[in-house]
Amino acid sequence: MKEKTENLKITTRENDFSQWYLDVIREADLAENSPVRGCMVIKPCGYAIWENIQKVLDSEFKKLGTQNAYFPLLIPKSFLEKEAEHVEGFAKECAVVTHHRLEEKNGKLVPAGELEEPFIIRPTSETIMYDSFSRWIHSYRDLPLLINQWCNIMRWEMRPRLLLRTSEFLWQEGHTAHATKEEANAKTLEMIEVYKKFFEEYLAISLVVGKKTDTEKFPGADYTATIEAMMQDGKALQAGTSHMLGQNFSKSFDVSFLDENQQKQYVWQTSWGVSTRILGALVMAHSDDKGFIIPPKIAQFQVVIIPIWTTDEEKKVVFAEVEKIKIELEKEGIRCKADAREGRPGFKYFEWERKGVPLRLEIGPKDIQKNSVVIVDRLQGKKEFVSNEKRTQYVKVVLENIQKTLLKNSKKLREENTREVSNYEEFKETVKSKKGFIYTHLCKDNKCVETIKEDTGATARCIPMDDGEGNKGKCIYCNKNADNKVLFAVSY
RNA sequence: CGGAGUGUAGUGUAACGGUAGCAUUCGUGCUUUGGGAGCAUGCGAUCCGGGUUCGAAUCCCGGCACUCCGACCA
Repeated sequence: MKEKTENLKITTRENDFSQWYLDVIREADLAENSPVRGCMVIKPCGYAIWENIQKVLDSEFKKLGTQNAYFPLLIPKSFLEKEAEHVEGFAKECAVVTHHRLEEKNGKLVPAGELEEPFIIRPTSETIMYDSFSRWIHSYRDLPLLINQWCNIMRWEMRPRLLLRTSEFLWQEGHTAHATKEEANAKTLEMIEVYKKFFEEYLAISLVVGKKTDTEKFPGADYTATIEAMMQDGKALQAGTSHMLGQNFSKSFDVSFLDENQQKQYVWQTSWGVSTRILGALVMAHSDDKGFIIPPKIAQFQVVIIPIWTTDEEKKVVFAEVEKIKIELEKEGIRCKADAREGRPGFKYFEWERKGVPLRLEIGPKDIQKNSVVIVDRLQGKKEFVSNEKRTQYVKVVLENIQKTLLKNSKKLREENTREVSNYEEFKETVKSKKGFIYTHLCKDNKCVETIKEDTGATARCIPMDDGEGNKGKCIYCNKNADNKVLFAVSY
C-alpha cells in the first residue's frame, strides 16, 4: 500500500504528469497498449464510458435531423488524391493496403497478389463519402444531407500517445451538404456548440471555443472550429473539431445539384467529429492522487454497494438488504453495482475509488440495526450516515453535486491559469514559468506563429469566438497590425 | 526520419568482471474480513547475435525493442 501511494505521489501532476496519468489509466482499468504499434486496448469498464458518450451524442445528432450510415474502411488511393490540400495533409500518416493474400516461401508467409490500385485504411472518410454523395444528390430537394458515421480510423502517427493520439481510434464523423454557404457556415458553428454543451454538461470539462489559425486548420477546409480544454497540468487538448469545407470537396468530387432556377450548383459542406481522445481528456481532467473520478452522468456505475459481513447468517441478511437497495435506486434510474465478491471491504473501497465510481454505499449488520447506510462520495471522501428513508434522495442530490463540482473545478482551473500578455519578453517568461493558456494579439504572418513555437514550445490553439475574432491590436512578435487575439498554449 | 537515453521474473528494482538477490504480483493451504490482511509454501528473469576473458547481466561490436525530445496530430 505504502509503495503504491508513494508511486503516485512521486509523479505528481506538476512534475511528471504524463507518467502519472499513464499509471492512473492502468490502475483505473481504462485502456492499455496493444501489441499493434500505437494502438490501444479499451477494457470493458473504459468502453462502457465510451458507450454512454455515444448514446448521448447520437441522440443529440438525431434531434438535429442527422442520420447514421456506414462507409467502407478501405479508400482507393485515387479518391484521396482528388483534393490536393487534403491528400497532402494526410499522406505522411497512411496505412496502405497493397496485397490481398499470403503465400508460403521458404517456410515464411509473404504478401502476394499485389493490387493494381492500393487502398488506404481511412484516416477520415471525406473522400469515400463524397464519392457517394455525388450520386445521392441531384436536386435542391435532396438538401440538406446530414450524415453521421460511428467507426474506427487509422492514422500512422509518428509518435503515438496512449488514448490521446493512438494509431487506430474510434470516433464519430458527421458530414453535411447544404445549398448555400450561409447554411453550411451555420451548421459548422451549430455543431461546435453541440460539442461544447456536451463537454460541459456531461463530461464536466470547461472549454474555449474558437477558430483554428490557418496553420492549424483541417487540410481541405475553409476554416476549422475547435474546442480546446485545459488539462490539470495546464496543457491544452483539442477535444473536438467542426470544419467548414466550403466547396473544396464538392468541386473535386462533383457533388452538385440543380437549384430552383435549373442552374447547376456545387454544394457547401461541413464535417465534424470527436474521438476516443475524450477518454484521455476525462482521465486528465478529473483525476486525483487516488485515481480516476468519472462524472456521474457518463459513469458506467454511479453507485457501488459494498456489503459487509462475517458469518454466513449475516451474509444472508446483508445481501437481502443490498438487493433491496439496488432495486430501489435502479427504479430512480441510478446505475448501481453490488460488489458481492469475497474479500476484505477495505480492498474493495480502494479499488472502486481508483476506478472513479462517484459514490460508495456501505452496508453491514450494524447499519441494518440502525436502519441506515454509510455513503461516501469520491470527491470529499467523507463518511456520512444516512437513514433508510432519506437514502435515495441523498444519492440523487450528491450525484448532482459531484457533477456540478467537477465542472466548477474545471472552469476554475482554466480561468485561473489563463493570462493576458502584451509583449514578447513577458510571453516567453510566462510560458517558461507558468502553466496554462496565454491570450494575446497575433498577425496573419505564418512566420510569427512558427518562430514563437520554436522559441517557446507554445502553439496557437485558436482564435476564441467570444472576444478573439476582430479584436484588433499589435502582433506580439512583429508588432505589426493584428486582426485577432489568439490563445496560445503548450499542447498535447 | 533526425537527436538522446534505457533494456534483469507479470510489475518495480539490486548485483567492483566472480553463487542472479529483494519487494510486489500470481498459485496452494490455514487463519482472517467496518479502509489495500497475516503466516507457511511454490512458480517465475539478465532483449537477440557475435567478440574480449579462466569467467560477462556487467566491457566491446552489430541487430532489435522501448522511452523521451523534434517534424505530424482527433
